[in-house]
Amino acid sequence: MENQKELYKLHAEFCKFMANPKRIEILFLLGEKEMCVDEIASAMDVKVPNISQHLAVMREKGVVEVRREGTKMYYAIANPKTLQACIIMREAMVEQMAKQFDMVKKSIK
Amino acid sequence: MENQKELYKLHAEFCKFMANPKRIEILFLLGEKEMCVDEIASAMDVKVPNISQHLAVMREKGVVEVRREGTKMYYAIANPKTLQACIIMREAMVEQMAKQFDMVKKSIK
DNA sequence: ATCATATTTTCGAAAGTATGCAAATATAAG
DNA sequence: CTTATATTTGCATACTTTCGAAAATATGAT
Repeated sequence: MENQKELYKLHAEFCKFMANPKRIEILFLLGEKEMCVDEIASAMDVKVPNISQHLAVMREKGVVEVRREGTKMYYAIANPKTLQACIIMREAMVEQMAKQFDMVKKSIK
Repeated sequence: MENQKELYKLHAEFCKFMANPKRIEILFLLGEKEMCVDEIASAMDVKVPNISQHLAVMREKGVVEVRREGTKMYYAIANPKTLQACIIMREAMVEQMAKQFDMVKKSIK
C-alpha cells in the first residue's frame, strides 16, 4: 500500500521535466527530428550551457536519449508517448481556458 | 513567433501541478469520484491545510473545479483529458524504466 | 448571536530549482 | 602535440516550492 506513494513520487519526478517552458519547447523540437545541442540552442535562441543543463535534466529522467557522432551529441525523445501525453495535456489546458473564457463572457452580458 | 514562447510558458505553468506526488495522487483520487477536502486528506493521510494548499494550486491552474455543498467543498477534475495525459505519462515512465533495466541486465551478463 | 465544522490564508524555515558565466573536458583535424 | 569545436560542469545568486502551525473565514445549527 505504501508502494503507491513511491510510485507517485517517481511519477512526479518524471513529470518535473514539464515544469519549465524551455524543456517543453525542447521536447516539441525533438518531436520533429533528433538534434544536437547547438542546433537546439540556436533554434530557441538560448545559450548553449543553459540548453545543456535542461537536456541533462531530461536525460536523468529518461525523457530523452543521446547518441554521440564525432564531437556532436544528438538528442532524441526516448518514448513518443511522452510527447503524446504532453500534447494531450496542452489540449486539456486550451479547452480549460476556453471554458473559463466562456464563463467570463456570460457573466459580463 | 514570440507567441510560441508564451504558449510554452502557459503550458509549463499548467503542467506544474504534476511536479508534486501529492497532487498526482489527488488527481487519481478525483478520477474515481468527486471528493471534499477532508475526505481527500484522510484518504491520503495528510493534514487538511496541506491538501487545501495543493487543491488551491490545482484550482488556479484550472485542473480541478469546486462546488460548495453546505460547509463542504467538493472537488472534481475539470477535464478528463488531464487524467488521461497523466496516465499516458506514467506509461511512458514505466516503459522507459523497463528499457533501462533491460540495458542494465544485458550489460551484466 | 454563539458555536461547531469545514476550509482557506498567512507566515516563516528549509529544501529545491533556474540562470549566467567561467572553467573544464572530449573529440577531430592539422 | 596543438588547436578548434562541441558540450558539460561548477559555482554564486536569485527565485520558487513545500510544509506545519496558527489565525482567519464561511456556512449551518442551536
